Amino acid sequence: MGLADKDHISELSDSSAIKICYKGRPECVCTHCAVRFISICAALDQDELEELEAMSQSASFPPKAGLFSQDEPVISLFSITEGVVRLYKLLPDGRRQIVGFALPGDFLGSSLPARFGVSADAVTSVVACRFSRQGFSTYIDDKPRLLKKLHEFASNELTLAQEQIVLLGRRSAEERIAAFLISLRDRMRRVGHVSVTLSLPMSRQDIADFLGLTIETVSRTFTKLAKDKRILIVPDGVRLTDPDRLEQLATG
Amino acid sequence: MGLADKDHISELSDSSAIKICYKGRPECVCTHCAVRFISICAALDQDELEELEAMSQSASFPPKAGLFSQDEPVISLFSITEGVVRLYKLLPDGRRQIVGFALPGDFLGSSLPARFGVSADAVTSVVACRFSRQGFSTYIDDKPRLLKKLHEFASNELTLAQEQIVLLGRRSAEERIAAFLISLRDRMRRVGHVSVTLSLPMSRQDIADFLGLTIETVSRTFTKLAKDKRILIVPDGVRLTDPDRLEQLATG
DNA sequence: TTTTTGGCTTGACTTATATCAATGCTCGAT
DNA sequence: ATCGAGCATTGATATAAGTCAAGCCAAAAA
Repeated sequence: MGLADKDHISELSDSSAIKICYKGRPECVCTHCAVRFISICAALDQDELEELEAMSQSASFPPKAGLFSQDEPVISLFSITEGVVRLYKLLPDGRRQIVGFALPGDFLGSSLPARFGVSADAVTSVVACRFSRQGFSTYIDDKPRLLKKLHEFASNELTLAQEQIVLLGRRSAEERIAAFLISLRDRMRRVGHVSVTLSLPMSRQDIADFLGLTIETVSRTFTKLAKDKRILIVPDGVRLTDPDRLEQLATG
Repeated sequence: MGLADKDHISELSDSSAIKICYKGRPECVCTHCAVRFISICAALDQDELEELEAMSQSASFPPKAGLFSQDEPVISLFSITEGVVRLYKLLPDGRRQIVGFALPGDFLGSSLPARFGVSADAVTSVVACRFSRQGFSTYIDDKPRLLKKLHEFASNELTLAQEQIVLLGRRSAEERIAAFLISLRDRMRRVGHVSVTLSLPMSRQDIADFLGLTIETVSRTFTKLAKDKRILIVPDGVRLTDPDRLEQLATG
């Protein structure tokens, strides 16, 4: 992706893509939000929810649009309500490592850093609540419950990161793919998506860059798992034919 | 290490190894603590420091002693004042991945989890301040500054973890070793250790399990870096002969 | 002092995954 | 209906790192 392209996307996300959510609406829409009870908002009572809604905007991003870039000062924080976001780091020579995928309910910036440690862009169409860092940061100062919830979110991220470290440091390609599928299924479940068919909106290249493999190895490993009847490859995803054996593979 | 051995160590850390720090002393020793301003205690004023000291114990661990184990309920939290601790996860089949080394000033349990996500044991002799999770957790409830500091510590851990993910996913053996040495040097500096000679108290096996390599590859890579005059291998450590080129290697 | 032990290094060989190179598929544009 | 662009798959080959097997060295035990 060239610079010009990137600028175009930034522009998008700064103007046309953003719609004011609270102002001009007859009532609090957050009350009926799909991620009301799994996002940080779960820590809020009705009054607080309305307060926070007043200081938030809804932002939509088309696939591939950037939410923010590594090392950039943190102006906005995001709570994802729809879609999938990839979080990644780039090395100077162009190698990319995806450190995680954010799903609905996830909060980007939970550690309240001054600058982003990773870049983020939309894999699918994404809808997020955007908070100004300033406003959010001062708002939580006398909201210990919200601060604790944020801490909890940051802790979960750390746990996921440590599991990723084990995966990358000590597991084979087949184990990585199995662990990826199981972990994604489990996270989708928590978000309310219960199904044997797992949708994989990200490309093979994304999966490869997440698992520390090449696209060819990812492809071959999928084919192998399919031949062994542990998964069935379907358009835009896989069906977990034998989740138990897959889980066993994933665990080691 | 067998189970019997492990029990022995647990016993050690529960009795003879622990010395009460506050009671019976004429004054607050924390005031003169070596990590007073780099540990979480940096968030405390003198009064708070004394309060926290009253609810802490000093605990010493000999090399190889366990501080806690993965999945174990979190009874105590630790602030490391001396020595090096390895944090690791074990796979069912015995593979080990070290997720990090804790140095003086580091806090173990900053994410306040119900159970530990990793195991920890002493690499060198270790001295730590031990807090009961219960006591600490309720103490911070009306100490937003301390809670924020804790959040900051958890965030740093996340940042380190994400860098480790990039290292394990996308870097060669040589780059991993270089990054390890540079990162350790930088962390030692922050702790007040400024020297071209970097002490490496952990074994080659520890380094291998941290970098996702085998002990042989670690050894060969050290030898190669030494032949190329980028490091000089000395007893219990290395001298960084050419830190700039090493840093360049580490960055990519 | 000699022996043992545990950690480290080195060499020879193997292998899992990467790399390079076609080829195939799907879907939107022409 | 055909073309072309982007993904994805598959095959052939290369290579970085792993495995297996000595041997070395220093410190602890006998």
